[in-house]
Parts: sequence; structure tokens; C-alpha cells
Amino acid sequence: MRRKITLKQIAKELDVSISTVSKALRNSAEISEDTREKVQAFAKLYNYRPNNIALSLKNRQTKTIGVIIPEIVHHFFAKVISGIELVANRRGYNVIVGLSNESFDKEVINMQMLANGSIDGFILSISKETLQLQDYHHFNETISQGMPIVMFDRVVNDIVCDKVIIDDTKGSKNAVRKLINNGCRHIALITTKDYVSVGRLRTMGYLEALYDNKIELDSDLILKMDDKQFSEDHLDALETEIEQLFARNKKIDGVFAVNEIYAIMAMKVARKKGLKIPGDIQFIGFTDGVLSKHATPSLSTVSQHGQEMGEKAATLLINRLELEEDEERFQTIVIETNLIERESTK
Amino acid sequence: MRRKITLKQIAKELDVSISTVSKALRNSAEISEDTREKVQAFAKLYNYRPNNIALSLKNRQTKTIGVIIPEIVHHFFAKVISGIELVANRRGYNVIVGLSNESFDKEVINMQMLANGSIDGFILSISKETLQLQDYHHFNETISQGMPIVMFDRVVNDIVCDKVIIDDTKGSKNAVRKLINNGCRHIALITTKDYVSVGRLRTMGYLEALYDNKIELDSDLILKMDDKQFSEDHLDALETEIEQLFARNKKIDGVFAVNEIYAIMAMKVARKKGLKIPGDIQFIGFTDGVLSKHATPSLSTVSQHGQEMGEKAATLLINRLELEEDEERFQTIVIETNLIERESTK
DNA sequence: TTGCCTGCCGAAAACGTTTTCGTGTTAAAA
DNA sequence: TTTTAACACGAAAACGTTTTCGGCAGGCAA
Repeated sequence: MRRKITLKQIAKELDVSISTVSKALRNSAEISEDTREKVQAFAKLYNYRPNNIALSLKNRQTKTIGVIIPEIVHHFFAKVISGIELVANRRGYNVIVGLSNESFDKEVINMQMLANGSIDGFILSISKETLQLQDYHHFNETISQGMPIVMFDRVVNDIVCDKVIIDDTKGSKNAVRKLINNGCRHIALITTKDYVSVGRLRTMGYLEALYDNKIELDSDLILKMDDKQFSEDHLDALETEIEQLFARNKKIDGVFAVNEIYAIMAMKVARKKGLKIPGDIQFIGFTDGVLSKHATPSLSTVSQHGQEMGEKAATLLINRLELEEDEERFQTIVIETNLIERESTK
Repeated sequence: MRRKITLKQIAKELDVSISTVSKALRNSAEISEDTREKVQAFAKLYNYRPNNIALSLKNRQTKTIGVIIPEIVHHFFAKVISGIELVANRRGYNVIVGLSNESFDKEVINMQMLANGSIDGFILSISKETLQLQDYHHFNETISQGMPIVMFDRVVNDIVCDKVIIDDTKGSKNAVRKLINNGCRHIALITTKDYVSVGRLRTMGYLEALYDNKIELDSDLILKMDDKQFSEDHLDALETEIEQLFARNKKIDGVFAVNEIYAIMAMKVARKKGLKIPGDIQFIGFTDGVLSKHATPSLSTVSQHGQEMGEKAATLLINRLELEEDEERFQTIVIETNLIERESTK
């Protein structure tokens, strides 16, 4: 088991200086062809590769992107990572992943771990707890130390940085309008508490669609779930809540849910009650997930384009990293959603 | 936008040497209490944190684990990462992720990118293409350079390293036995081509269960899919193949599939043919996935415990990294599977 | 006074690179 | 023969740490 070979060792073996070896390997014209070939042959033989850490220290850049997401066992976030990784790799960057598990503390600790030289910039989506606490000092601190941040999906206006989002309001408005056009008049909304920005925005879209179509709002049709931790208990609680929702409102003929699992559970409850989908009642969810496609009936959804979000976020970050002068203006890229119609709608 | 502060800057500001600052911050007894307090106060004020890269270079260890997986948009792999990240973070390590996308070249390139000092060790699951080509030189090379590797799930015996696997044969044998005990006599198998190690092993389990129960093997009941790339086309092809399988064999009363999606698709086909699940036909899949739980009917599966695999793999790797002497013996941890019975079986 | 110990601090090396700047040799030009 | 230029290479600094070693001053004992 030989250790990785270094310039110093090559230099010693070949009885030249370290500088000569380095230059020879980079094909510097300063070095005679003889020496160059000799060094390169030796390096190839011993499979020499420059030590990344040494390069990072010297160049003061790591060619690594830090990604902090609330959870990874989640189709949307996995897609985003996949997109980030795609462009990062294409442009010579690595991706280092931190999970906040929706916890403020873990988010802060994870960022601190990475911010001390390990990475060149962050791509992140804010944890629910952070959104609830509204404590964003760690973001501002990181930015003020000259490390760029790109936020995606769950963003917050108070922080000045590049962002990649979807138009949540528009997306859900379109979905609800679709239900209305399909004849639904009593459309239930299953959403999250308002501190989750995307939940709030999607709720707004629902309200706007109703308003535009002059359908009176029935607040009894709105179910706001508190899902700080997404445990098994939560699923059971969710089911119970939905059952009560249906019990309270016999006339529900459409359901719009702000994520996949809410919609799937609602369909399950409806089926148990003997309702025909999409005959008696129609459903639309919000996400990219794999569940929607394979559910029975398959679920119509507003697609979030997670992969594309990841790609855009990575591009934004790397462009900024590779810019010579500091670009002081920040962009917010809005990705278009589109409605994927499947069997749960007419 | 001030840059991150360094020891040198603190030293200059306070008119002491760099060594003194370093020692003062680490509470060395060599430094007078006066100086210590002064330095620490200043460091705190400027929020000093040691540069990780410099530490890595000096200590010749990065406290970072490299993970290479075939894809991340996959419930099982996401779970594994989640497990790795859990114990890595607990023990002060970061996790850097590379995706091979089931491609040999990307696997090699990704490993090369990380092996040059960026990480202390690898945790990986081999890509399908690599398994097919049976070219493992990059693993051996990495290991011979003193960088430990832990393989999980898709492993290969030729490589000498720590491994974390499940007993695929036993798991599938149990599943098929369950079907047999539930009265199935014509059990179809939907599996992958044999070069995928786990597919081959699970196929073996199927054969063993039949043999033990003296059920004659009908090779017409076995469908081996080639899924080099998991595209949309593949899903369509899969459906067609399954339809033909059912058409050829009218008496199928049980299906065992080596992954989740195969099982779900098979259920879909069966339902389309008007078969009652689990009355006319029963299904068991193999995985951890979210689809199984929410499918209709929900799918009984052999659970792979991805999270636990990740935790075990990370523990194995970090233990080895932190061992003083080189431990020459390698372990293979076998994680017990268990059958999760849901609605698709009696 | 001399010698020694102790407390406090700084110089320097090391990790592995790249790059700037010198320096010595040789051949060509004056 | 002397000057100059081209050529080939090496020394050293720098990135930011930690740590070893040495040194200086002061206090105390002999």
C-alpha cells in the first residue's frame, strides 16, 4: 500500500527540483523536451495526480458547492440534487451535501461546518423550523463573509441573494381553475400552516382562482396541516383530519393539495367512502413525485421541475463564482410550472 | 464584504506572533492568561474559525467521506445517504456525493475527482455498467493507494474491502415461500439480467423456494428485464413484457418482483385484466420504497433497510479511518431483511 | 556573582502546490 | 575576446494551520 505520490517524491527520484517537475507536468516551455518527457513518463507510471487540497489552499477556492436541504428522502429534493450535480460536474465542481432535517440548529451547524473553507458557495432550501423562527442570521453572516448563496424553492425575501423558485401562486391557481373548468364547485384545499412560504403561496393561488371564478370561499373546505416532523403519526393524523373534512362537507367534488402525499391520502379516503374518481370527485396535487404517476388512479399534478431548478441554481452559483468583478445585482429565476393531467381529473 | 479572518491577521492586529495566537485559541498553558483572553476576545469578535482546507492539508485528512451511487432519485439510495449522513455528521465528517448514473465512465471520473485528496474514504454502490463490464480496476487502484472503500448493496466479491449487504437470496426465498404458503402454485418472477448481482441473488432465492417446496420450475414464468437505463421507454417496454407474460401464462396466481417498480407495474397489468388482488393473484416486491406503501392495493415487500445500511457503512468506514494500525481484516455485514405484509398478499 | 529553572513567546518547519524571480551555462553576436 | 541573449533549471514565497524547538527574561538557590 503505497501512499499517493507527490511532486516532491518525483523530484527526488528524478533528481530535479520540485519547480521543474511542476512545470514539466504543465508543459511549460521553460523546461527542455528531454526533462519534460522524462518527468511526464514517470508521473504517468506512478499515476500522479495533484493533491486537491493543496490546490484549494493555494488557489483559495475549492471547486466544491455546498448544498443544504431539509431532507433527501424526498423525490423533489433528490431531483434538485441530481440537477445540481449534473451541471456542477460538467463545470468541474463537486457537490457536498448537508441535511438539516427541517431543524434550525442542524441547518446552522451544517453551514458552519462547510463555510470554513470547505466550499465556494451554497445552494440551499430553508428548513421549516428556520422559516417558523424567522431567524436568518446565519445566511446573512455567510453572505457578508463573501460566500455566495443561491436559494431555491423555500426562499425568503429578507435575504439578498440569487433565487430559483417556481410561481407557486400561479401554479396552484391554474390547477384550481382546471378543477373549476371541469365542473367542480366545492373544492377542498389541503395545505400547510402559513409559515411555510410555498404553502402560503399555493393557498393564495387557490383563493385567487375561486375569486376570479366568483365562487364563494367556504373556509370549512380548507385544511391546514402542521407538519413539523413528517412521521408515521403524522400520516395517521392526516388521514383522520381528511376524514373529518369529508364528513363535514358532503358536497366536495374536487380537492387541491399542496403536495403529493396530501393528495394521495385524500384520494384514499375518498375511495374508502365509495366515491368515484374522477367521476364524483377530482384531485390535483403539487409536486414532481413518483407516487402521483403510479397511484391508482394516477394523480394529476402541478409539476415543479426539480431537476431544472437544480440545474438553474447551480448555473447561477457557478457563474457568480467565476465572475471576476463582484456582481452586485441578484436574480430571481422563476421556473414555469405545468399541469400534468392524469386519471384523477376529467 | 470582509473576507474570512486568519491567524495571521489576528496576530498582526494584536502585535503578537501567529504561533501565540494559535496557542492562545487552543488554550495552551504556554500562553499567559492575559494574552489568552485578549486573543480569544478578538477572535470571538471577528468570528474566527480555522480554515478547514489548511487543516486538511496539515493533518492529511479531510474529515470528509465520498459517496458514489448510481442515482439519487431513488428511494433506496436516498435512504442510504440519509443514514450515512447521520452517522458521518455525528462523528464530525462531511459527505460529498457523486452520481454515476449507472455509467462506468462517470463512476471512474467521479472517483478520480475525489480520490486526489478531497476525501478520506469511499462508500459506494457499483453501477450496472461496471457490473456488466466487470472492470474493477478503479476500485483496486484506489484501495492500493491507501484509501479505504466500503461497498453496499451492489458489491462484488473480487474486491477486498468492507461490505454491507442484505441477504438477497434469503430475503427473496422468504418472500416466495410466503406466496407458496398462501397457496400460490404458479409464481411468476420478474427480475433483471444476471449481471446485476442483487438480481441474480434474488432469482436464486426464488429458485430455492420453489425447490424446497417441490414446485416444478416453469422457465416461462421468469421475465428477465434489461434495464441499463431507466427511461420512460423502459417503463412502456416493461408493461408490454409483463402483458405478454400474463398472456402466455393464464394460471399465474403469484408474482415476485425484484424491485418495486416491476411489482407495481405487474399489479397494474393484473388489475387491467380484471384479476382480484390478493384474491386471484398475490404480489410481493423487493425494496424500501414509498410506492409500495401507497399503492392500491398496498404492496407487500421485502424491506431492505436502506437507512440502516447507510449507517452501518459509515460506521465501518469511519472506524477504519480512525484506527491507528492498519486493520487488514475486512468485514461483510449482512443486514436482515424482513417481509412487510400489506394488502397485496393474503 | 553564577547557575538553573520557569514562564512566556516567536521562529521555523511541515502539509503539496504554483509561480515569480533569479542564476548559471552555452551559443551567438559584436 | 568580450558582451549579450537564449535556454534550462532551482530557490523561495505563498495559501493557513499546528507544533516543535529554542530563546529571553526574571526569580531563586548556591
